[in-house]
Amino acid sequence: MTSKQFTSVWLREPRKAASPGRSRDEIVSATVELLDAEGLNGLSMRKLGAKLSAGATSLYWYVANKDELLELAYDQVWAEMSVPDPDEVGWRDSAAVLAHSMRQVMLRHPWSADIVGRMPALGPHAMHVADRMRRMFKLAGFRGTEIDFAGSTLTAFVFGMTIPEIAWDTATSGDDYDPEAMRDLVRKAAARYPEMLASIDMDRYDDPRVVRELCFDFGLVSMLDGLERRLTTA
Amino acid sequence: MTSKQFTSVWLREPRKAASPGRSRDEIVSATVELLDAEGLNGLSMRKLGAKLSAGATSLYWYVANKDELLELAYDQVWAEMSVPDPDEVGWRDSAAVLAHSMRQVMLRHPWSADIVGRMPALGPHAMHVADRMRRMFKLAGFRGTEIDFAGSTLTAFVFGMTIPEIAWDTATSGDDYDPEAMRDLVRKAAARYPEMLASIDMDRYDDPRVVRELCFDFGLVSMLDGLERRLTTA
DNA sequence: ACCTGAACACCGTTCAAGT
DNA sequence: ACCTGAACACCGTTCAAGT
Repeated sequence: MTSKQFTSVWLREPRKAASPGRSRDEIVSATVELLDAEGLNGLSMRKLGAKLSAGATSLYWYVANKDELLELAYDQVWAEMSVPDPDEVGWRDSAAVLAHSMRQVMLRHPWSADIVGRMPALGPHAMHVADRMRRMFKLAGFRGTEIDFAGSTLTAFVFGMTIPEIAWDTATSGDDYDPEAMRDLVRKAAARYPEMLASIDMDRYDDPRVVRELCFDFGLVSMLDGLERRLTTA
Repeated sequence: MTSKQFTSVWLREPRKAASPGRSRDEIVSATVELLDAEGLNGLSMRKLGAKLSAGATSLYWYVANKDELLELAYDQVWAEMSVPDPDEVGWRDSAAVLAHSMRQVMLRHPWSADIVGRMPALGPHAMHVADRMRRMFKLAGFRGTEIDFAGSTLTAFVFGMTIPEIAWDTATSGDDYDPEAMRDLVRKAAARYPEMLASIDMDRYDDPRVVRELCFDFGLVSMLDGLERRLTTA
């Protein structure tokens, strides 16, 4: 009764790509542009309609609802990720490049952080990345379900590092970043934990981006080492 | 001009906890209940007001806006996480227990997956977990910024594993889960990658929860091994 | 000190109607 | 086949007004 069937754009046949009218591609790239410019809350059917100089409700001809629009936009994000062929550069380099690429792409499309928790990535571009990742870990020497587990571990790490990073960026939204205000904030939040407070490196707030980069690399190396360990222990 | 100052509930003094009127605690637990029952989109000021048998706009006396409400609710999630004292059980066990606890708590409050990417965790309960985590990795032998890096790596792994898991759960929203329909979906999505398709373990869709558990454990062990490796290499 | 209702500027989606 | 506008049932937030 209260339960809804699972639905997804990828389960429906799209409208015939007829000559007149707008194309789905047009709509999707306008959606991505709007999301990049105004964020997830900035996207509304009315605004998107206006951007395409059409009525808001015209969009419902191409798409069942707003969620489908987001699914389509989300897959565009996956399209931007680059995975070098593992057969050419080896699994570990291939994994490292993918990880950095995923992070950069998400930082360019901060709204994607809100989508990862809302809908599974089932689009063709996500599938392409998944396929490459499988080959990557197969080449590494994993077998059976562990191939998937290794892939999940890699994407988990990247998502988990990048999503909170985006939370910080959008909260401090950009251009008027004030390191001293940030230090005050942290001092206030951690006031009851003097030990923690004493050991926080306050310089990191001068330019948080460089520390984050170091942190990401530290975690990535750890994770890859950990995966490699699985191979020798088997 | 377009830039907003960073704001947070944790930067303001709360209203005096006077005797009459609703207390902030009351409001926060009603918020969490509503979020658990109806999800992030199900929470509206009007519904929350009604639940407290008050006008929707009364809430603005206690809270500046809806985001502050979410910050308060989010910290309640951190309150439910359990971290054994690392001095008693050792850093590795302490980390593993925290990781499992974080995951379970998030699965109980699926709306938290949407918040991780939207606002930093600065509440007192989040700080308590952060403090314990610092001590955990200090005990392990990390020094300086690496203490923080190790902590970030741990939480990144848990968030990154759990957030997409929640996306799946909410997309297939519960009670009418049909394994066969799921297999069809996956077959359709992966149709263009026969190699991938051939090696996907279709049994996993009978009860996805057990596979996820295995996957989480696999990743967790890898990650902890990887961190341990950092210690011996230094 | 606390709460209210009216009002404003928005939403997503449905649907009958137009071409 | 494609697009429209009106309409419905919602939103978050402000603000003057009440007690």
